[in-house]
Amino acid sequence: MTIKRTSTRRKFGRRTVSELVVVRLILYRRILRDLAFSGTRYVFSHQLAVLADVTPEQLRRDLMNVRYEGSPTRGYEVVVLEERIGTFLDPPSTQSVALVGVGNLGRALFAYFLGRRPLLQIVAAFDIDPAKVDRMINGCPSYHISEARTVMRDKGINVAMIAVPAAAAQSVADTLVEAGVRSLLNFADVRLRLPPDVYVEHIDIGVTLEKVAFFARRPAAAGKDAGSP
Amino acid sequence: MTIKRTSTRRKFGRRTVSELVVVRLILYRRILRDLAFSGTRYVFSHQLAVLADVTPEQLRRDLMNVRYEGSPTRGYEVVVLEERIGTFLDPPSTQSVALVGVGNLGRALFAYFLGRRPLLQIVAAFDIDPAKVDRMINGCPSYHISEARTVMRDKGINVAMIAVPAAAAQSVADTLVEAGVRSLLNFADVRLRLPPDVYVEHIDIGVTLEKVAFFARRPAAAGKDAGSP
DNA sequence: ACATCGCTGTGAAACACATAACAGCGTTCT
DNA sequence: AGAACGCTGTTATGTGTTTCACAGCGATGT
Repeated sequence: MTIKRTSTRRKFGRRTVSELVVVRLILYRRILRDLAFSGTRYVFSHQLAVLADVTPEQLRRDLMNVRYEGSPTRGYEVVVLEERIGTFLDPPSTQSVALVGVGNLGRALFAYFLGRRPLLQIVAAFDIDPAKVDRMINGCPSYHISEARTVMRDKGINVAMIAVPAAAAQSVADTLVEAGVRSLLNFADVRLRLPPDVYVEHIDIGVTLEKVAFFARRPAAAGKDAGSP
Repeated sequence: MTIKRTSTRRKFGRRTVSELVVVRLILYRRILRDLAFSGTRYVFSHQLAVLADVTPEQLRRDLMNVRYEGSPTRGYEVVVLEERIGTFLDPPSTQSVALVGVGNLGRALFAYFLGRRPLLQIVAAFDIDPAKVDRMINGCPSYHISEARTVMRDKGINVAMIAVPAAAAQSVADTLVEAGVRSLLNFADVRLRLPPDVYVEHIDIGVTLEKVAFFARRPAAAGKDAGSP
């Protein structure tokens, strides 16, 4: 979630890029897709910046990491920029994802994936509930968690989402790491302890909601504080 | 989500505290609750730091914002520290929350809230689907979104969660702002444009998952890069 | 009783990130 | 044609946050 500031970086060419930049690039690309879909051909940094809720300077700075130069008069060509960001972000081929925990949240995630993100696909689901395993869920087979190791090796999965109760999360994570996972998205309200070469991202709904509630109580709009002065 | 770095701050006593600190304090408190529940009476900064996945220095620095000093020999008294953080974070009374969108994700959020968080309660749900409104969902009444203004005023709600499709999110947000909401938690994959005195937090599952997938492909654990060198 | 130990709180330094400022250039207008 | 404009890419500057380093102190052991 929002705890760590940088830590993980990745090289591209000669440069090294922070997590924050990666996140924003992903966001820009999604916006560019929408723009392309709606028929827009060119876009200026200040327009894109509004849509992404960042400053134009930051946007341009982020784009320095992608090798594409816009025209001072037309701006950026939407489809070209989108494709260039893709070159930077995308895997060589489709990436397979596992989902652990087929409860309410797990099903919401399945629903979420329907149709979109051709490059990321949920190819296996795991659970401990006998009623939920050895079935097909949204066209995806479900297994007992004890089969994780075999299944993940066979299918070449190295990304997993954890959507199980907090009490089970650490043990599930350990199993997944043992099965060779490289990177995790954890929805359970626990901070996972893992080897340093496994990347973890926490989506901690409880903490986030408390944060939002906290800032709802901030000194009423005397001098607005969000954004710059 | 993880885009903005600071922006919103809040005073306590004379100091001003960043979002990052608030998030960590919320996290520390949750951990302290668990520790108290499991019978632990005292805890040192380095122990708590491990559980929260931060450095001990940072933890101590964060705690400077709360007015409580630990003992060099015993550490921090768990229940006292928890309560002190609460004094800093908590509202004077229970805070009411609205949920917009009773789809898969919305129901997952309901399930999530069952039992926990006595200080935050979902007291109203909204949707546009006639089949979903004017019912009780987990003991909470649901209304058509057009009633938002009236209901939110009557119930004194100033925090809302948005769990609707991306295409509907901006319009829902506008309605909520018009109804007097102070702060929003948005699960839809769009950046909302809102007046600067409304606080917004984005939980952007699509972006986050792409991020996780991206870092799964980083240079294999040559020299571990998480944490410091 | 005195020295030792380990942890806390905090000033100072290091760092990462965002913001501001500016040089370059294609287009448009006079 | 020449000047002016507006946007881009990039270098500098500033700000906020984390890390380092150390003084202070209660308890413990000899």
